[in-house]
Amino acid sequence: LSHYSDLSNSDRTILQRFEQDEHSYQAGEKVHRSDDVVKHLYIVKEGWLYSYTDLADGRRHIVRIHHPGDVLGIPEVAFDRATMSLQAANNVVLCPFPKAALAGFITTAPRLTALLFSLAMRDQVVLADQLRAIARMNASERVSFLLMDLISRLRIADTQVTNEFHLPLNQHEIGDCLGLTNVYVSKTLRLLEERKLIDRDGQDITLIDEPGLIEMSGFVNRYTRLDTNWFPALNATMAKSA
Amino acid sequence: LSHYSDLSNSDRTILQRFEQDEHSYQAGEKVHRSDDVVKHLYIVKEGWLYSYTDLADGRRHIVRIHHPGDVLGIPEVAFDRATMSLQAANNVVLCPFPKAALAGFITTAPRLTALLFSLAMRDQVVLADQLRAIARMNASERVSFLLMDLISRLRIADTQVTNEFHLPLNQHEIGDCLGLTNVYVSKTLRLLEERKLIDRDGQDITLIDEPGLIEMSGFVNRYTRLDTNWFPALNATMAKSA
DNA sequence: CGCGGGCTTGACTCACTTCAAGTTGTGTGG
DNA sequence: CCACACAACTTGAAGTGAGTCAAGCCCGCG
Repeated sequence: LSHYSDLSNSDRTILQRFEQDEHSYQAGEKVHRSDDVVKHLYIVKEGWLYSYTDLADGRRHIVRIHHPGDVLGIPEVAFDRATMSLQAANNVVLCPFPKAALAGFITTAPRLTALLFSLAMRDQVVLADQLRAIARMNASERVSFLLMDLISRLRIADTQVTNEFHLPLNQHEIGDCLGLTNVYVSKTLRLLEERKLIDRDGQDITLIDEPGLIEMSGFVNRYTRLDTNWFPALNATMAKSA
Repeated sequence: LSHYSDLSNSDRTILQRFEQDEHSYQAGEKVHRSDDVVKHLYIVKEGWLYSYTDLADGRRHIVRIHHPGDVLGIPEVAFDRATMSLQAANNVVLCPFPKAALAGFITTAPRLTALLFSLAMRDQVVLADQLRAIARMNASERVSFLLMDLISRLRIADTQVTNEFHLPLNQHEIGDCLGLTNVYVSKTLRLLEERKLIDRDGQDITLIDEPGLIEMSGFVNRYTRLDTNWFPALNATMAKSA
């Protein structure tokens, strides 16, 4: 699941061990809620999920959408209780592994630790990009941003992805990602369609004019390359591997 | 500078070594700009700074305000170039240390690694809180949120902090933190003052009604306690220490 | 004393919300 | 195969919170 860096063989076997366990969730099912005691991290094997927080007045904000290959719950390592609720967007398969295993990574698998660290930091940069988009951009720009982010992430795992993808979120959920109402999401998608930037067929989205979308939204693709130069050497605490 | 967890003595000496080097910056001076090649991390010794990104149309968003004790540039480890600009808010002293030193941490100081990881993850949760505030809250709620965040962070390093603090940011900069204009920041601060939630004297802010501010903003203090239970044992790769 | 940056205040505007009434599509039971 | 229910989406009209513009104020500083 990690096509980012050259890991040692032992690192790979560690990863594979965690993918043995599986658990399925129905579309709409909650994996956990805010303030639940969470003892596991998850790797997404299939399906989409999202992490969200509720506000006092009943509204909510979706902080992050999760795709296959993502590691869930890393931010929660700093706290003993979940800071966000986690819900399945469509049918989902997760591979859980105990939070305690992290300590094992740190002491025995330095490159894997560095990779996990880097991925978490990349997520933080992406979160900062989102913050900028939501704080300072109008509705069309925000929607463009979300669409570019989603397709860029799908392309990490599958380089075959063209300019079309299936978006298993309704307009209310999209609004919750972007700080908009479902009504205005509808109007904005229609506008982007009229301007020939995108095309829609049900939940299938086609990005007709990607350069246009990128220019509108100021999107920067953070998913293409990680800086792995500073990583500990492959042989640091390793025995095997060529 | 790190009063979070029981570190081993060797971890402490590692940290102290990095505080030897110092570099000063004037108020308003830029430490680095977006896309600069950055080879260092920094520990803040004195003063306030902020990280921001510019938009194409000249507006900007301040993503994070940094205080003494903060470690800067952690998110940049995933990339070879800076994703944000870093500017001094007032006069500042930083302790730089090379990005490459991180690899050393990972292989030799597991508890320090875990702590750094946890702090980074806490920042990510805080960023998510900010995202929710900016996406879904009105101006008064956002300003309340910022004030509560700032005073809570000052209290990490100095438990003596009462309900008053010095805010070395002008209203334009506050607006850039919250996705508001300087004009509306002015109106909102005045409103909070009229409602007896805060008091102002120049750049000095007094929080008169903290419970009220917390309720308005839905602020959750993420800075009180870290979950360090999962950390590697003190003796994992250590020799010394009791 | 005058200059300039930051703050305040008011009038006007506008992007997005709210409310409300359709429309479409789809699964379900008779 | 139709009727109905229901959720998602669309569309329009009216309301509003925050932006924009502009004028004036305060105050430290050269």
